[in-house]
Parts: sequence; C-alpha cells; structure tokens
Amino acid sequence: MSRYYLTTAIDYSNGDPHIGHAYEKVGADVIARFHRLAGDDVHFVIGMDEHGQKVAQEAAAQGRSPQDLVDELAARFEAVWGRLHISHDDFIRTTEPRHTTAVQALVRRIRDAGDLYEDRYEGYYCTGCEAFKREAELEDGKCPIHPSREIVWTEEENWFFRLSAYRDRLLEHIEAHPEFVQPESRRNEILRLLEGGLEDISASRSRVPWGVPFPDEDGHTVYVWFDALPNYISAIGYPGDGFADTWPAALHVIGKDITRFHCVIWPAMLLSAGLELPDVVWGHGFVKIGGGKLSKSEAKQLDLDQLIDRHGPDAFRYFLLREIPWDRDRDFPSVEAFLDQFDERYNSDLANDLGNLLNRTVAMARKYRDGAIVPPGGTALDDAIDDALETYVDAMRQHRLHDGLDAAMTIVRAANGFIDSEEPWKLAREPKRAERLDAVLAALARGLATTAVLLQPFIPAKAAEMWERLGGDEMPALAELPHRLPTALPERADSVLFPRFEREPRSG
RNA sequence: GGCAGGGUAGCUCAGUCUGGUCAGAGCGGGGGACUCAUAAGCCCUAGGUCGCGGGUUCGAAUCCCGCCCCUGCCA
Repeated sequence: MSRYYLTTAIDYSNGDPHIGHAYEKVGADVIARFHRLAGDDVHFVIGMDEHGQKVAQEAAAQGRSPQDLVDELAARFEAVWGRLHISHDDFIRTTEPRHTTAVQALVRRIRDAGDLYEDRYEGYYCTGCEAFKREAELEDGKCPIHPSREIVWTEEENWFFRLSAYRDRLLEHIEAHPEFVQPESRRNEILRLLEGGLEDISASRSRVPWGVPFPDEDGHTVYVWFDALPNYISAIGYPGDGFADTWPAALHVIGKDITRFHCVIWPAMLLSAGLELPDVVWGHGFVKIGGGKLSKSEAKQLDLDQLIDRHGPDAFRYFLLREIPWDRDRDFPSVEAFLDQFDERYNSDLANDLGNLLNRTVAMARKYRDGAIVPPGGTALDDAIDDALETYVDAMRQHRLHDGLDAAMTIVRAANGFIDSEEPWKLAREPKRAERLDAVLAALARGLATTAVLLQPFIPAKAAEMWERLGGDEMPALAELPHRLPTALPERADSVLFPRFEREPRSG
C-alpha cells in the first residue's frame, strides 16, 4: 500500500465559499477517493488561509476580532464541504499553533541556509492589493484595481528570500521531471517564466500584525507565501517526527492562477530548506460565465447550497466534473445556461441513462428470475465492460477525470443498447433461450455493479446506493471487483435513484 | 506591451503535432420501430464559408505569412 498525500489550495478567508472553491475540492476529492479505491494509503488535506491585512481590515470593519471572523468563515466552508461529501482527512487553518510552529521552523531553516537577507524596501504601497506597486502601474496616482484605496509611500526594512538563486535548479527539475507541472499548458507557462529570470521576493512584513510572527524579529510577520504555502507541511506535523512518513506530497491540486507560487516559490523554499519536492502540481481550469471570470453577482446566483439542493450533492459533483474538463476552462454563455445545462445533464445522464438502466435491469431480473443472478461472462457487454475499466483506470491515473467519468458512463450507454439488441422480454417467452437470458441479465448486473464502483469517487452516496440495490454488501476496491459481484437482488421494492427533473415553466 | 490558450453544427467541444474516410461527438431539435424501465431506453436524422485574407501543395480546418476577436498570467 503506497502513501498518497494530496492537498488542495487553502481558501482565503475573505468571503463565502463559491462554485470555484467547490470545483477544486470536488475534483481533488474524486482523486482522493479513486486512490483509496485503488488501494493507496491516502492522506487528503484541505484548509483555510486566514492571515493578512484584508482579514484584519474586514474584522475591524465588523467590529470583531480577526480570529472570530476566520472561525466563522472556516465553519461555513467546512459545512459546505460536509454537504458535498468531501472526504478530507484533515482541515488545516493557518491560525492554528501547529501551523505557526511549522512556519517558524521552516523560516529558520531557510535563514540558516543563507537564503534570507535584510534589505530596505521602499515604494508605493496599495492597501487593497497588500503589495508594492511600480509608479508605472499606477493610474492618476491610484491603483487601477483599487482606485478607492489610498496609495502610500512606504519604506520598510524587510527580510528577502533569494528566489533568484534557484532559477537554474528549478529549470533542471522541471526538465528532468516534466510531470512536476501539469497540465502541459501550465508547464510551458512556468518554463517561459523561469527562462525570463527570477527576482528575490519579500519574506517578511512589518506593517501587517495579523500573521505568523517572524522568528527572532520583533514586529515583523511572515509574508504571504511563507505563511500560506507551508500549510502543506504544517498539516502533517513538520518539523516533528511523523512528517517524513507523509512528505513529499504526491499531488498539489491548485487553480491555474496560482501555479507560479506552487511551481516556483514553493519548490525554491523547499530546496532551500533541504526538503523534497512534491511529485505533481496540477493547475486546474475555471468555470467561466459569458467568456470571463465569474462576477460577484454571478457567483451569488450560483449559490452552492441552492445548487446542491437542486438535484442533490452527488448530482452536483457529477455535473461539475462531467462538464468542466479538469485540465481546462469551461465557459457557459450565462448563469441561466449553466442551470439549464445542469438540469439537462441530470436528466439525460443520471435519470434517463443511469437511473433508468438500474430500474429496468432490476425489474427484469426480478420478473424473469426472481432476483437471482448467475456468474457473468461471454457477452458483448462483458467485453465492453472490460474495455471501459481499462480506459477508466488509465485516465484516472493521469488525472483526466472527465475522461474517467466518460469511460464509466460508456458502460451505461453500452448496457442500454445491449438490452435493446438482446430483447430480454422476448427471451423470457422462449424457454429454450433461458440460458441466454441468464447471461444477458448477468452481464447487465455486472455492468451496473462495475459502474457503481467506477462512479464511487464521483458520486459516492449514490454509487453506494446502487451497489446495495444490486444486492452487494460493502463496496469493493478496484482489484476485488471481479470477485465481489452481487449474486442476488435484495427483496425490497426500490424507489428511483435519480428522479427525473421536470422544470417549472419560467416566468417572465 | 510580453507569454500562453482559444476562435469548427442552436449550445459545449473533439479533430490541427504525424496535410488526403476531417467535416465529427454529446446535448437540444425532427422522424421511426419496440415495451423490461423514471413517456426513460434503442434506431435514423445536423448540410456548419472549420475567425478573416493571402501563400505552399495534386490536395489544408490541418503547414507558412499577415490580420481581427476572446480569455488568462505577467508587465
């Protein structure tokens, strides 16, 4: 059993969870569940990024403490992850003592390695961006992103990290391990960036008290990347003894907008500290509406609780990964189009194809054979199942989640076609063809059982329900699947797995 | 301004690296035969200047040049 440590980006405590957060968590959860299914010893961590000026300002505006604010947000995020069946093993928050300990230990190691130095920094500082701006970036003396915020001329003594010193080693690493940055489009981006050269970056701040105290430097806190990125090691006990059992991570799942931090700054920090680099950083794409990022109002219209309520959590998970390729962006013309597509996909794939297949198969097996199922084999459907299994595993191992999902659904489509070509209702009227009917029903049951297992990472609750309705007990691991097929249906009558959704006429 | 990705049927996309069954899939729409089933499933059906203009070639969505537009990152 091999260790498989995967993480997602930690979410910044500056607002409620939205569909973008959910997409990333669901995708990572599918990967985590797939690896458990494949027999790996999975450790899956998500969490919150809770420091920084914006959090402090928002808390002040609400007249409460920053800790109070982030506690509430963390609870809201965790509640949504619970509703979405996210199966994380740990939830790291950067305000936890274990995180402070790890960050300070890491900073000390990097300083001991000679990669931190003090320097004076001066320039225009935007309080909205929490960053220095070049004069050329300002418009009429204001930050173009935060024109209402003030720009202040600031002089600071800060600690700097010698990022520039790691350019060559990073280039060499990526060239030797092309899988380190995926998908390929992200890798190309990072390679171009590295070829252009790197500048040193700030490691401390003297004016942002809401953060991890910089070791041995009163009044300074650790700057963003040194605060947020080490969550991946603080969550597994760095610098304690157990850390080495889990590190390095097999996979960091992140949004493509922060690839730079994870593929340049983070590995440079790890190299400096003498730690191993993660195996893979995966920069997924985004849900887009009308050609661009989700606006605030669009994000609000796509409220997570409402989306989950619409057809249930599993259907929402299915839709996200069926429609939005894990390695690219997906654009919907409008919020309405998104919802229409969700409804259509739910009905056509889950209700009509999958749910109805289960229903008709179970009904025939009961009607013609009183629920008994013989060992399967030898039909065209059996062959299709074998092919789909292979395609599925191959796609999933390469994190091509949408292809994996499609492979699983291939079985469903093949099974529906199989029923119509075999016409079991005719076989049932001809006693001479009883054996063929047995084989047909067995292949269908096997197809559904296999589908349940392959879909388990995507729709965990509904997959388990399918498995039970077929008469299975515990869901098997992938390797056990051929030996653990159900042999008889349970006696109870079933309700439908995915009730068809009839849309209400739209008003206006 | 630099870098990257993209502009193909109503919608979302595959195909472009390795030029000639490359004009495709899914959904939606239209038609048909069945009946085990959630009026689901199955079969048939899409004639879209493959962003625009040149060029190379016997032949280009697919290669080359120029241009337009969209998106993201960086500046």
